[in-house]
Amino acid sequence: MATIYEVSELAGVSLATVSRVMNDSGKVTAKTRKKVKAAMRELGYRPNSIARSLASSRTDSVGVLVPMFYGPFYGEILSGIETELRDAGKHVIITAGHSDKASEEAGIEFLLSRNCDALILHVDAVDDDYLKKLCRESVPIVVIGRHVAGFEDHCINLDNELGGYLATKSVLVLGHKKLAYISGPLWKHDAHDRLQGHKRALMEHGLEFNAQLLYEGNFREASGSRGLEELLRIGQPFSAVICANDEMAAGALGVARERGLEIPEDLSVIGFDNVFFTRYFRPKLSTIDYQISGMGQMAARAVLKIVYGDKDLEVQNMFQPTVVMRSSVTCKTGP
Amino acid sequence: MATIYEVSELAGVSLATVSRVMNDSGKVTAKTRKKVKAAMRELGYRPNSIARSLASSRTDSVGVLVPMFYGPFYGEILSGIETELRDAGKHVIITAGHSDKASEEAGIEFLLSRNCDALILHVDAVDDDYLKKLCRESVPIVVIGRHVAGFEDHCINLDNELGGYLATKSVLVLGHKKLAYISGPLWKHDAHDRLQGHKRALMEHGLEFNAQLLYEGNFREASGSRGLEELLRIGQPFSAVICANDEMAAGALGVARERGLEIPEDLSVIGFDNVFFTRYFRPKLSTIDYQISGMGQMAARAVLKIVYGDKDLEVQNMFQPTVVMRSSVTCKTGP
DNA sequence: CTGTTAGCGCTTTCAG
DNA sequence: CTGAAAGCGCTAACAG
Repeated sequence: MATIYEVSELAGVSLATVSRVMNDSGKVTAKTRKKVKAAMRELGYRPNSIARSLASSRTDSVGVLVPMFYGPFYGEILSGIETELRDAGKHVIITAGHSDKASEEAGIEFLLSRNCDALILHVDAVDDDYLKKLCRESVPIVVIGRHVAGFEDHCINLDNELGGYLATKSVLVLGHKKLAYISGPLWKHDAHDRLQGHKRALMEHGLEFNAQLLYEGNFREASGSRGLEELLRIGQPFSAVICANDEMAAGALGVARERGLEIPEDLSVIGFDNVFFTRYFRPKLSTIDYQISGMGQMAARAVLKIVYGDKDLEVQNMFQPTVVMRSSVTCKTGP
Repeated sequence: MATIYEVSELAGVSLATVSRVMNDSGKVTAKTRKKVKAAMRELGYRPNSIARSLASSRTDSVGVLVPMFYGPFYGEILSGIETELRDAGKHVIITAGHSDKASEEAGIEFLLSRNCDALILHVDAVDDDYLKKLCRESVPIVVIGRHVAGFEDHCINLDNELGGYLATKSVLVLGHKKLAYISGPLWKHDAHDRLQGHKRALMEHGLEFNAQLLYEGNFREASGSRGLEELLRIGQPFSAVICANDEMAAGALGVARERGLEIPEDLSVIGFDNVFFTRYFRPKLSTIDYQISGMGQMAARAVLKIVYGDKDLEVQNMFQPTVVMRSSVTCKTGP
């Protein structure tokens, strides 16, 4: 591999000049520039990014931490991030945190040790103080799916409370009075906020939240199944079940089918996320939709703006969810 | 950020010694080691991986190129790769190639410029010669989902021909004689090989391949829909349709439903990949299964073995698919 | 077992 | 506008 040194020799100029044409920095005569470029081409020169990083203390790479790779959700987030960043000539180093505190912190250390210029984090387990400390002591970070007080413009968020509210509201307006709720793990911000929205909608309709009709799941399909089973078992009546994500709604749908419950006649079901595979559900699932990959894209833009000084980039920090009504929800009829 | 220099000063030893304890290389007294470690801890020292890379010309990072991030398929591959590599302390730099020649080559350049120690590639568009040249001139590469002659131990592959054969065979043994086939883009190796397997199975049963009953799709759902529509339109009878992946099978299933065709009574359908969301199909889709994330894991192991000298690591280069019979296929009855 | 000494390839003042 | 020179933080011979 040719080095800058050989280029400078062949072009008959100094190292510094080669560096200048490479970076379009400083003033260089058109003529000199041409000579240098020719030399570069002749030697098939490719700058060594490691050496460049060491000298400039910029790596042009941003570290990304997500809970996991598979599943429809994070794939879309990653896609949004990578596309935006790569267009800007930045590299993306990705790692998984598995929603586990030790693992998330290790992942962050991992990225930091790699001298990333910035970090984009979708973390569940680490606490706000840790993030704030990180913000202060290390490279800039952008957080997806979480509100960190005082760092609002470093956060890309979905209004989960509103989503929970809308889901519930859209069922209430159809006449349902007894609602069950299958939540995510309540220590997670998104799960917590969605439930808050649910409660707000109930309150607005003069209904009391009934803790017995709440089942705390883990966002996975099996917990949706267990959730509905449990809710049916305790014998409290309800005509609709709100699920905090589509996977759990899938589980609930499965149990309903087993039990011979007609959806939506006997039970209305609504999910959250509008992941692509809900298209295969029968009946088609009503759910809450929002721009998943858009959130990844915005996180990337925030980095571009904050770290690389792309001043006039528009960043949308908060995303609004909307209701998608399909056929798993219907009016409450009968008693 | 503390440097190795400060550590050496505080510990009262030389740079070299600090480097030694850091890398567990060379012999260092337990006592000295302890002193150094204490100094490191006190300063919160974290080695600068960039400097380390420049000096050692190893980056401990491997570049990964996949066609895209979303979809169930690549998420699992990535997951397999990242888990294995991270356990070995290596970084993963990921980028997308979009099944486009220029884009794939740019992605590879991109990773190369980042001085990756090795590359794991799932490429569709670049040709074998390019890959061979790469193998020769740059860092070691491992290729997933493709056979490159002469580089067998650098390839992680699924036996697609066998998969196509098994899918077809499993329908033939049930008495079907007229089969339609919806393929992927035939310039892609996997699509091509699956079709070859299909033909072999037909031949084995003394049946002629009928080119009119072949529709070339693009692996996406919509092309499965179009495919079945087209096949029905031309009026050649068939009692089963083999789809080269599950997405296209989903499309075919949708069209069948619209047309009032009963599955499997009027038409048997089989897919390929056994992606997780087939669980939501009704009827349940028969398909071809194989270890997707296992292939990612093996690619990572191959890298560990080839590049980082992990000699006793087992690498499985070829994966065998199996048939998963569910309820979208039945015996051929009637004429 | 430990220290000395060159670099790795590039950026970046500071002079000229 | 161009060149010289001093590192960036660490590794890897080579001595001792």
